[in-house]
Amino acid sequence: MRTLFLSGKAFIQEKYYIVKNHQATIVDIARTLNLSKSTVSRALTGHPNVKAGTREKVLEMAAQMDYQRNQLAISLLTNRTQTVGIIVPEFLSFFFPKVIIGAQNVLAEAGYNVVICHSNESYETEVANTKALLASRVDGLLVSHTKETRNFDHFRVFERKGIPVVFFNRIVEELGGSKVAVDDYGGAFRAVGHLIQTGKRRIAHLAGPDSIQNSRNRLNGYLDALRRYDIPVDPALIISYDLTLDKANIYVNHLLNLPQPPDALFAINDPTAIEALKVIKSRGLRIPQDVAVVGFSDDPVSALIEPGLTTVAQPVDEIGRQAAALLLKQLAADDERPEAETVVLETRLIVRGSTV
Amino acid sequence: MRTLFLSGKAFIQEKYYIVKNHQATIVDIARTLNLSKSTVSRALTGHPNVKAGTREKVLEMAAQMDYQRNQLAISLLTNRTQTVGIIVPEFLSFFFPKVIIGAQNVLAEAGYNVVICHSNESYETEVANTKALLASRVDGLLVSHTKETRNFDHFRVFERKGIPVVFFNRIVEELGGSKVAVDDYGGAFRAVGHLIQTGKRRIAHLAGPDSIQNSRNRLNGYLDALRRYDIPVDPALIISYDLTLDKANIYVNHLLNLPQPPDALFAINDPTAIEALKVIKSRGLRIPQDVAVVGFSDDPVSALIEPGLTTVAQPVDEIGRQAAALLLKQLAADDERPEAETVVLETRLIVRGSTV
DNA sequence: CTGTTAGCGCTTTCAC
DNA sequence: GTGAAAGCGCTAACAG
Repeated sequence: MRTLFLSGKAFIQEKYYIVKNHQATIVDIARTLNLSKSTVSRALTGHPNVKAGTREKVLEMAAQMDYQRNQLAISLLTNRTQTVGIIVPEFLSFFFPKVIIGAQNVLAEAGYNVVICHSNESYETEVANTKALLASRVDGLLVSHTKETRNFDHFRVFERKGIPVVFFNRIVEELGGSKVAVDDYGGAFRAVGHLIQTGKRRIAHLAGPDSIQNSRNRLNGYLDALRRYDIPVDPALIISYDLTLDKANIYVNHLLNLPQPPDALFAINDPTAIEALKVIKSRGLRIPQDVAVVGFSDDPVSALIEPGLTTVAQPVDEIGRQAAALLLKQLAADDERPEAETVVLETRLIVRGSTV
Repeated sequence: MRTLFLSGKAFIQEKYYIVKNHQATIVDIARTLNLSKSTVSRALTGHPNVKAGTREKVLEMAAQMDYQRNQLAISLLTNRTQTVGIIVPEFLSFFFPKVIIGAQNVLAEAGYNVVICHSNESYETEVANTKALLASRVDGLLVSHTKETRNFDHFRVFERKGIPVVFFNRIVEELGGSKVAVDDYGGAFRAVGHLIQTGKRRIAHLAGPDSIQNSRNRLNGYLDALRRYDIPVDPALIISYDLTLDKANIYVNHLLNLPQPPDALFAINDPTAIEALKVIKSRGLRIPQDVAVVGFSDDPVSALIEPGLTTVAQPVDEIGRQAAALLLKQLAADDERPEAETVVLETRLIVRGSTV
């Protein structure tokens, strides 16, 4: 039987640990076969200048030794990790997982791995995430920032280092980099228009935090729809909140307790709208006769509950695919980065029992 | 103004790319400050043997240069990446994201990064995932295998290389490595017992694929509950399926079309049960009078729909935390790996309108 | 307290 | 067709 040689460190460790904790390297293969590591490397990477017989022997020995190339060493050498980072603020609702899957499909096809980071809506965590991704030398970044993020310097670092960043869903206008958004303004405008057309006049808006650009756009869509139909804007009916559902519960109750309560509610997203439905039902009010409700995103749950939730659908996995595609475009350019692009995807109103 | 030196490659690249695409290294800092890279390294890592003034200068220059340590180089040197891989078969339902969050919290506290891989219920993808994680030299692995996986050799490689693997949710009994499961058998037994106690006698079971260990355990719990109450087992009422919801729809309809249709259904998981509720309602049958339904996992949606879904709750993020803790235990041991452990967590029946 | 040296695993010239 | 040598960025002996 042929002896299996092991590279440097392992020889020493062998005394204590046996072979178990050593990962085979090209040097191990080279020594066992009496070749140089250059030849082994060539055989493994499919370089043409290797004799067919040699290549076979190398491949066979590699399999026998469970050889697995060390991506760390290659990345260190080539200065490219073939890895893309994705930072999302949460992933318990369907939205971000679906975006991630869309992005991953496109990136995997192009040979990129994906590292997913969960900032948990915390600015601190988000900054830590960017540091970790920088340290692990990702080639690019996809990001949807937290609701707390108001300072974007941690993303500017990527820009300075020439690492492309693509913002999606929660985008940052003042930063360079490509962006993928949906037509939040138009979606909100149509949603509120729909409520008005069904006869509603006191339409409340449970808005998202001002720090998130799509919250602002949806608010503007709401405001312009009211103006379009000459309905006075009542500031008491507009509440901006931090997206934690127990707060939504409090605010919906507050709105319903007003001397002149709303006859409809446009919520920043579906979880908020669903929470509102619960509150409204628990108070014995009829939906949509007493209070109609519209959400945003078309969460799968919206079709399951009763009444079904009218909502503004967004092409969720398309957001991920587009973001990935824009990043790949940046990554493809060897020298000069191509100009950043912004993609805005369409939204679509889905009418269900909560409004008609 | 002081000149900022740049290490080797950058000098050449500078002609073409300017400085933009160069990431500062300790050599850059060392040259700029007229120090050796060892001293810079020591200052940066907080080694005691550095003059306070020197440390300050280094830290300041590092910040000025946007220095970010290269984790690749460190990992190559230390043979540890401080990174743990997690492979999950899907993450559109709440379950796996929540497990991941639980695991991530524990691992982050111990200084580990997490790379999440999505096998998409595909054996091929899962094997590719393990290869990628091996190549990127993760220190450990958390995994819940796909429904297609029947050959586990790709996990045995980790074992051979001394990289600890912890299985959760879908565990593999014949493999070494720690495991985290819930009491699927007991949960199923109690769920079916509950149905029997509410007067049901023809209880169908929409089971998961035989390849998944918890499907088998839940099936056994179902069978033993029937036996315990001397209710004959009718094979026509047991259907094992592949967890794609459109199939669930077909099978539920099939069951309801039987000459002697079931008066209750125990579903392998909540999405299946919710699909069943839809079918049953659409056929004008009353829930639970005509057909009662029980699910498994307590998906948040189960509390939102009408009627609410009776279900077997599992401590989802605890599964993640426990899996991470078991992995850390393996990782902590420098030389000999401690013996693998198996943790079984309790389940709890949550009774809602779909059964009473 | 600081510098010198070696080497982690790999690819890539440059020789032969 | 193959080998020798250099070097990616960093840490850790070993010297002073």
